[in-house]
Amino acid sequence: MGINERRERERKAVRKKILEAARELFVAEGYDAVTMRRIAEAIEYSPTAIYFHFKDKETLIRELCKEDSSSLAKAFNAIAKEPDALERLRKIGRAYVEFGVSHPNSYRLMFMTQSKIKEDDYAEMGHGKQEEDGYAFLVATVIEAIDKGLLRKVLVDPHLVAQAIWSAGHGVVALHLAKRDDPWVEWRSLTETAELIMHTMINGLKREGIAHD
Amino acid sequence: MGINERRERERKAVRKKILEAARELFVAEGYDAVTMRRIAEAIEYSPTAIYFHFKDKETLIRELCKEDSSSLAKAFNAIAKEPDALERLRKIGRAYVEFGVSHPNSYRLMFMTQSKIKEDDYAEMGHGKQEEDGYAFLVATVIEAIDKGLLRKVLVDPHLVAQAIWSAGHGVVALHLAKRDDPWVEWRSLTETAELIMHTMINGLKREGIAHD
DNA sequence: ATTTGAAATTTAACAGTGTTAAGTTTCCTG
DNA sequence: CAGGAAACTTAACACTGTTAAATTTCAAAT
Repeated sequence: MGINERRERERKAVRKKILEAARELFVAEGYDAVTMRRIAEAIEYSPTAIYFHFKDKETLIRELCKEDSSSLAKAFNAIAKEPDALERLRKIGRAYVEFGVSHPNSYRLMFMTQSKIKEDDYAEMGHGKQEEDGYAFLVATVIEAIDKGLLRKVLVDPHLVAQAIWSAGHGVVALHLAKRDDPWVEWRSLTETAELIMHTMINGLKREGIAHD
Repeated sequence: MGINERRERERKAVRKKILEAARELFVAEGYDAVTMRRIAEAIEYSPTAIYFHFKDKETLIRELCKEDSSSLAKAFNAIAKEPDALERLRKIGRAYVEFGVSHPNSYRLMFMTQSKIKEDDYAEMGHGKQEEDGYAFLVATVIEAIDKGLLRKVLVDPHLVAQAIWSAGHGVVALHLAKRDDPWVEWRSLTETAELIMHTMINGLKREGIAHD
């Protein structure tokens, strides 16, 4: 009985249409501009039909971000071939910043907004797997740097170091996304600031005597 | 005719009551939880009365943040007595992080949320004055560090350096405020991460040969 | 062929939001 | 006592996300 399969196929098709319509609005205009009624109009369904496919608005839009999250992890893994762990950390920073500028609205929701949702299917989302989990990839790189004696001797906690590096990258991006239009500050370009902060961080983390790039 | 003065006094009294009621809600529950109707109820006025005193909700709540902004600048100026410019930078970082944790909702609005308002009375807000403008204080400290030859020779742009330092501090705080409850990551404590990132940054910025603290 | 019944969707409605326009009170001035 | 600005209230608008109930759709079972 391939009939249930067809039903599920149709169900998924509608689900996909919702996600696509939502994505278009979300990318172009941000979270608040996405409304159930606008999505519904775009896909020619009634607004409440969406609730059959998604629990609520936040769950729906966070699903879009999950897709982007994968694309970030993918970008990280393209760096895996770089042999030098320290240089890899710099490149991770660069990729992270690029992600932020090219997916501003996703970035805002993923990293600048507290989630009301409690996730449970972590295992299914590739949590901890370097290929799907950007943070795991970063931690693994830090571990390699520690193991190869590239970092200062006091730096023994990979998570702490990883979170400091992440914070540095996040700081530049987040400040840019939130305050770039604020003329209170004479802003320098994002890439310039990002290069400085990443190099400074790696430079400050690396053990003395290690060749400088 | 002191009658106009009395009127203005009353006017300011109502204005203040609005701000106080709004602050209580804002501090305890954040931006979205502050509604015109809840403020109105608290001060026993009709909701629309608020519009006589404030253009709109965002303007009202951003005025609260301006007050906090002053208190941040004040905290910075308490550091001015520290003679060593590099140590002063570390202390600025510490004070900034402390501000973030003790004023989370203000911090979110001030530094993590794009403003729809275009300010104009910058001059009146002490823009550029170290005593009232935290960023100006930071830039001034960086300038001193550069002038005293404490920073690497390539670092000649005070704004760039200041923004990198700010980004570092902001990164830790912002990530904490947005994602501390996300169990995806094994979070290290805010202060631990903040100490590491600030020391690493200063360490990476300072000219070789300068004493390490 | 017709009932059954679950799945998918729509209609109607609720409770809330910020905000504007119009009407009303208050109270000093001429 | 009339005029009029200032301060405020009432009523309403145009939205929002979301729930409950009614309806359609359509394959399976009688």
